[in-house]
Amino acid sequence: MPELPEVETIVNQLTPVLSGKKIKRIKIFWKRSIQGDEDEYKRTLEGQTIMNVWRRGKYICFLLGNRKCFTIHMGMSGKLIFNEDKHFHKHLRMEFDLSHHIRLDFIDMRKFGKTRIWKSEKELLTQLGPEPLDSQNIYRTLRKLKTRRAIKSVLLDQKILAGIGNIYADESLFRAGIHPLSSACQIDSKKMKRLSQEIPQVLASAIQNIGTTISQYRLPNQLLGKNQQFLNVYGLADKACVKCRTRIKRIRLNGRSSHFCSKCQPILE
DNA sequence: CCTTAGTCCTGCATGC
DNA sequence: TGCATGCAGGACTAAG
Repeated sequence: MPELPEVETIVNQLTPVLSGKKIKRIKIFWKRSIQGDEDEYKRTLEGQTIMNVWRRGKYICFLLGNRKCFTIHMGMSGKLIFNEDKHFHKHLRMEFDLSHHIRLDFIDMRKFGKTRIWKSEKELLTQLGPEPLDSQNIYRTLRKLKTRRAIKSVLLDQKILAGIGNIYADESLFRAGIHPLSSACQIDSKKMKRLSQEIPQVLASAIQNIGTTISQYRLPNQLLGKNQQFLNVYGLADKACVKCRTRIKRIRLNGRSSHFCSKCQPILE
């Protein structure tokens, strides 16, 4: 499930290859991977040069020569791979034929991934909260929250902070010693500051480890990330906590599983 | 305002 | 062996 570090890693691999290349032709194999109609996609994308590639939250963004923007959200199982041969992947949803004989395939087994065309860079992703890579920025955002919502639910809310998903929310809360059900407005400023420092550290080290590989996830060059070796709680229910050997718990929160150590992360309210 | 449930999806693990 | 069931969840929507 590509979250911020995985998307960052993907963009780092895409940028040097795609910058300045021209989109010669696109093919759409699964209609619901696109938002808008096929003709509009062809009109807007084909013949355009890729001027810039960057990440915003969990979105990959492309600026085109016509000043329009194109985004890809990987959903749960999205992958972008450079495909040199004629091999037709079973889960191929979209194909980009670029200049210099480069072909980029969007493969998405579970079909949760979505692409979209935006009129301009200005109106791109205005609903997203700030990037969670700077601790002071995060603290400014989190300290002013008046909500009683569970902190885990807040961290997953892309309108508050953009890019954190289930894995890194659980890992950040573990490192900050905060129970995922803790009410956001009940967390004292010291703990909140700690959380604000842990989030960018968790994300930055995941980026350094070229992302977390859970089952299907692959980088554009087909390699695997290695951050999964460094997880403390995510996916480790019933295993011993690395700090205190207490059994890691798993609960359901907002329809998602949350993993935590009840001793290291005591409940606050 | 906030939570819950439903929707979209496929592959894999489990159980009988 | 094979079939049914449940689980994984990002983002969105509707209902309570």
